[in-house]
Amino acid sequence: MEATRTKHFRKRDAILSCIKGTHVHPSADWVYAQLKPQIPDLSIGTVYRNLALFKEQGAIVSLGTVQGVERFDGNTEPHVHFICTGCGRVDDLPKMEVPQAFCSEAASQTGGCVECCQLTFTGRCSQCL
Amino acid sequence: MEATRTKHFRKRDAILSCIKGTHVHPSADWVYAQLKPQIPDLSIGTVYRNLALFKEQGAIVSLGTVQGVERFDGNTEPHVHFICTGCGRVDDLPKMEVPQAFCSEAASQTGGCVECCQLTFTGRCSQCL
DNA sequence: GTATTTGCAAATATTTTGCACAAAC
DNA sequence: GTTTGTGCAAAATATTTGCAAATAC
Repeated sequence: MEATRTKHFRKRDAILSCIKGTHVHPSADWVYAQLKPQIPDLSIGTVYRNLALFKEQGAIVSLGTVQGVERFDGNTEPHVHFICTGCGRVDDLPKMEVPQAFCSEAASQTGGCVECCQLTFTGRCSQCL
Repeated sequence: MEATRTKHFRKRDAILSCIKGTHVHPSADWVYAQLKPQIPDLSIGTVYRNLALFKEQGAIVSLGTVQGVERFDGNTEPHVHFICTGCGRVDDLPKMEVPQAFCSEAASQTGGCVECCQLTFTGRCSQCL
């Protein structure tokens, strides 16, 4: 029953694979559009529900909203992003990193518990200029 | 006509003063609620319109959305924030700063134009723990 | 069988916008 | 008088949710 197994694999898995397998830092709608041709009975509500779940579990992180739409990242390692205000693309800046010392320093200053650190540059990408 | 002048000063000015005069990194709705008692005929649409204008002019910056609501900062100098995922408060971490070198390094890596840099820590504040 | 996952559509919440009127200059 | 700013309510948009049916175990 290989076919059956393939056809009936959980949509949750497909959604997680999709976001883990891309570097575009997608929105819920992008994930939906990407999977819909392969999984015609997928619904957008399911995508939202599962992304919320993954986020809660820590399997993905939210990068906040870009142009009114929430964007996600399957790479949960802290790293640096560049967001283009023109086209909305989000890129990694893999050669840069946040000094480890920053996180502990932040924790001591807030008196609370620091879970996540994001360094984000905003501007216009070369294509939009 | 001091009273008249006070009463009729432009709502735009009131909105800008409000956001410049607080450290809570407010939402549109917070600004509206803050000003409404003093300016009873203020409308929420006006607040949104003016915040969008200030942002475009560079008089304020957006910190992105926290718990689904966009937050603003009247302090446009680059500085470091801590966002509590429990209560949604946004605090400055004034003792920390982003190394100047980071911005030029980011610019050279993107090949584009970097306009803004935000270093944000997320977690739980001491009150929420 | 029970528990979990999902489709669907309606509900919610935030933000934006059209338009007529008011205020500023 | 012309331009700019605003109130109001409706519209647009993204996201969440209730519930019954489908799927997994």
